[in-house]
Amino acid sequence: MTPADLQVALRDLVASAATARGADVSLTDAELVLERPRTREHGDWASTVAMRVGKRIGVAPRDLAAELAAGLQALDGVAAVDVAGPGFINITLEAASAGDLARRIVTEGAAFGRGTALTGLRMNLEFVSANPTGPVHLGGTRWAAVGDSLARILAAQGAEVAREYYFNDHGAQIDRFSGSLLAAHLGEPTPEDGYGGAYIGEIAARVAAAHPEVDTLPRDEAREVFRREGVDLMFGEIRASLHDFGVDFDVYFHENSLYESHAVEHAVQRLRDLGHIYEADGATWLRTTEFGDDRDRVVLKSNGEAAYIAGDIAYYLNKRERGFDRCLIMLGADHHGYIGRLMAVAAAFGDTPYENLEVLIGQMVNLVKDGVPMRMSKRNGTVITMEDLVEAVGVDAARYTLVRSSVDSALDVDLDLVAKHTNDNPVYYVQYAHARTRSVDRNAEAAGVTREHEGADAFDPSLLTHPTETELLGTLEQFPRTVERAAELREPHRVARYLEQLAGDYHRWYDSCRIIPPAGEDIGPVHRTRRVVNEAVSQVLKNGLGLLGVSAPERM
RNA sequence: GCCCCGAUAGCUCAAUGGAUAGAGCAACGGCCUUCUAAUCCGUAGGUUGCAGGUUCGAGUCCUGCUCGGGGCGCCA
Repeated sequence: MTPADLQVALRDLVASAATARGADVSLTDAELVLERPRTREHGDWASTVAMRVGKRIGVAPRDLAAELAAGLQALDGVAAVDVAGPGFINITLEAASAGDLARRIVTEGAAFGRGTALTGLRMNLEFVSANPTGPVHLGGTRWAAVGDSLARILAAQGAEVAREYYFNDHGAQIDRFSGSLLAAHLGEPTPEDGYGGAYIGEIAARVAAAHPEVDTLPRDEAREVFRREGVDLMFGEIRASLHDFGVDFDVYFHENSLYESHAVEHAVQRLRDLGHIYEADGATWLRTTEFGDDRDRVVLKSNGEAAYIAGDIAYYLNKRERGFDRCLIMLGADHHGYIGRLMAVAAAFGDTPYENLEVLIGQMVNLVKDGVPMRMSKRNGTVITMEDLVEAVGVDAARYTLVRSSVDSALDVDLDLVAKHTNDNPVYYVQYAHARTRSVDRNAEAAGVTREHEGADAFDPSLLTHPTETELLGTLEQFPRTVERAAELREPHRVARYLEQLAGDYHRWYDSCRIIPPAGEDIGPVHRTRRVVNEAVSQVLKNGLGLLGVSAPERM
């Protein structure tokens, strides 16, 4: 008896209750969904369907609940059904029915928690996309952790996911970057609007060492060398940091390639053919207001150069031409004003905004020191990079910290606190639970607590009756739904919170239920059965941590 | 002026429109000759920013405020 079975039964019961009163009621899955009651006394599962549809049928919710409860009571595997409050139906399953899940999880292994909600979709997830003018800072690190995890979660729901990094190696900021490198090399002060971090000097020195001829070249040619080589070096460093962080992109897309391949012209021409382009004030405009934007946008500036959005237009079309049904872009809150025009671009191409194109906005990461927020600035050296964070707390703790809260909330990172109290990070709580399952499993094997006994499967779920056991099994059951929900809402933090819940349930179970009997006591069926539960927990913790890109250690 | 996000325990944050709003940290007090004490148990801590509305039921949805963060370029 699974929640899905109960749902089917409920649908039938509601239908016949309605028919008996001459009503015709069609129910959505959402209305029938079974909830996990917050309080244990309310049973294993609860339904609110009586309160939702009582009025439609013309019955008092509590009376309808009682009627449905009687029907559910008759089902195999259902131990008790109670009606509470205004019409809650609380269902308690027989232990064997609930416990069978453990064996299913062990059988399914890595597949447990995977789903098919997004099967057949080709999704492109663009994230980080930090400018090649400096190392990835704290904000970009958050997107790396969240984006990579989201990619794993979407893939677990059957989507074909490409991780993509858009590399802005075209335009004025690159000129400022190369100018800064040249200035650093010549010992000149950092130009106005230039970049002044220590890394600029290092990159400049590396370029100069590899290309000693820069000192003999005219200034603009030398600058060109610094531009080309400097961007390459920076790109290599960014890639390496991301790799060390456990994030590898399928595609590193260079903005410059859009210009070299004439993709920009191609895209603008397409829009022109569609009748959305016009000329005014010497510039070329896209009529985005026709698609909900609050003003039209310049695509080609009056000086003949392409505006920044021209690259994005071409890039979006390029993604669609590469066959991606869904283009997801993760951006910082400082770019939210960009959503309207991007959606208008999608619509101008004839696509459906918010479907073919989805923009996920994440709030900023603030650096806090001694409880006081600090502005991160490349100028005054208060930039915290991905490498700094990893050096301070390690990859697992860093990724977990960044992925466990909703991206809708601004995140305060207190480096001192994080560095000082690393053991306070909930990641260790979860990882420790996994290490514990492994340790228990090793010891159980050594002690002869095997899953086979006298040639037969020793698993007997009816023995799983301890309160911590039903709690634990209920939480295990929710893993697939949690992953599905995380994928649907694009919220990886739900998986992290789930794992903390599961780890807690496991620790409490471990504390009160022995898998290996104490010395002097015989190994019984209950121990063999619990070993399977232990394995199931191990598997789900491992699957969940895997979705977050965090390791599941064998020992701690 | 307009747009986006937030406001929940001392701190950092959770919470499908459900029942008595939960964790971790911090504070205090307990459990280790038994499978990992990075665990567990207990105590204390709340007018969910304010005011209305919707409904059987609102931290959650709607309206209006207050405060904080971010954004509204022929910059990228």
